[in-house]
Amino acid sequence: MSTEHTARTSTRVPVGHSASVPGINESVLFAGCPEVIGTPFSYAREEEVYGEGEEAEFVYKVISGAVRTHKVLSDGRRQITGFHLPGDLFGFEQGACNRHTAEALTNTKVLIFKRRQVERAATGSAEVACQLWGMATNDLRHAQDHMLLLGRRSAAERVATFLMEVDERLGGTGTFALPMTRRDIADFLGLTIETVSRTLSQLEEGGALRRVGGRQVILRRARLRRVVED
Amino acid sequence: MSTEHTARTSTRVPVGHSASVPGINESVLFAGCPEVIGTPFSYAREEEVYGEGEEAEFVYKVISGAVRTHKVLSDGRRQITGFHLPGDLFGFEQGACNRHTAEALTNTKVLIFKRRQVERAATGSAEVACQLWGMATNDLRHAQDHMLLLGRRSAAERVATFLMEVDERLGGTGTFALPMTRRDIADFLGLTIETVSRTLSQLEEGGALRRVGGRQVILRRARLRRVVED
DNA sequence: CGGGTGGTTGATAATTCTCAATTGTTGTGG
DNA sequence: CCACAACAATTGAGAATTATCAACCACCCG
Repeated sequence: MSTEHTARTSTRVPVGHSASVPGINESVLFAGCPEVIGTPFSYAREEEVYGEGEEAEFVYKVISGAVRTHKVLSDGRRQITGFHLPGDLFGFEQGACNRHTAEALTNTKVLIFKRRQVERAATGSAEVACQLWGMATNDLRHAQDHMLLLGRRSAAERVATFLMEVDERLGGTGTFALPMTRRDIADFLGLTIETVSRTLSQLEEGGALRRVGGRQVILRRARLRRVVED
Repeated sequence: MSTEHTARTSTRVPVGHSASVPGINESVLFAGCPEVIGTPFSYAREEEVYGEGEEAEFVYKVISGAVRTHKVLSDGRRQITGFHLPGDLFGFEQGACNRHTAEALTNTKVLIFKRRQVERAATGSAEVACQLWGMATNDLRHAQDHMLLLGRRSAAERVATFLMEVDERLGGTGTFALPMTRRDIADFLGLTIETVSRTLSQLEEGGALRRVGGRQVILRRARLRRVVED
């Protein structure tokens, strides 16, 4: 069961508005929508970006690092609903209130956009609104794929699927360092850390991957694919 | 494990366009968008509305009856991603291709809208696009709640949550007939039919509900809530 | 070096699944 | 209206998977 997540009481909140950074460093959220510009902001490892229940004031784009969003039950059981890597947007899911907590996995740089501004841009431009619709639809697709994984796949299938997905999002080289702990993986896959660990060991035994000290993995993708088999 | 769903090869598809039905029978999808009107259509119990992988040509609004959408693995394991009751829209989730199969639980009447038309309405009206965005966001919220259920809740919690949700969507009286089979419930909750059945028996023993012949249930909502406890 | 965190492994327990048998429900035709 | 078939739901016994509890190891960073 999930236990012992760092307790945090307050969310650090950006103030002021730095100038937009033109040129190669693109800080606009939508092409042709210069009024919605992002403010650079940083979070430290394990720092909370926003908390469940708080007013949803901002939306975010990851520049570097990684963020997780999760839900918790009152007894501490936790389900991570997504990992957000550079280029990803998050914080769009909610209405007036955040329905997740978001935390930085590592030191993370983001661009912050005011929700209000994004909404105003959407009501003013069908094109922007359609992009937002498309993004939500995309998130929905991921969520539904993940439902199938959580509801119907075995531990080995979950872990193998997860590794292939992370690989793809990190460049698809087959060699990478997992940016999250076993607890995060477990809480994403609906397993315990022990089961994740054991499953990784079994996959290694079966020649589907090699581990180098905890986080680093080298995937044998053809064999991993055979584990998932679909 | 999920097995033996009725195999269907072809999806029946509506042809032609009946006149819009004005008056109390509202067939427009969006207020102030008269060009997107729905065509009434019916599906028989267990009939396929659309299949995974097919081109996504229509979107649907349930008038009466009920529809389920699901995903399947090659070995037959199935995850139902949603039940759609009167008033609900479905078929919006996909891009060019359906990523689910949709089937009628019972004899079902729907309104069918051409995807193309809906998309055109969205690109032409920020208001429509925002409504679509909102609908997708809403679906996303449900999906994420369901992830928490599938990843972290016990069988008893899942079944109790499910019963309360169905009750609410069916009017909140606490007394209703489940519109779906145990298999459907199981495939929605990530359990087996036997576990669903046993869990219902335990809930009945514990006084959280009463069953009358298979489908009919009378909930003791306060006690059910105590099972979910959150 | 030492302490802390994160990760692995082992033994055992709990939950859920599987397989099998039985009962209940519904719809149909005689 | 009843008997029967077909399907749906329940229940039981035993197996499998995953969780829990506990010990241990490894690495990092001062």
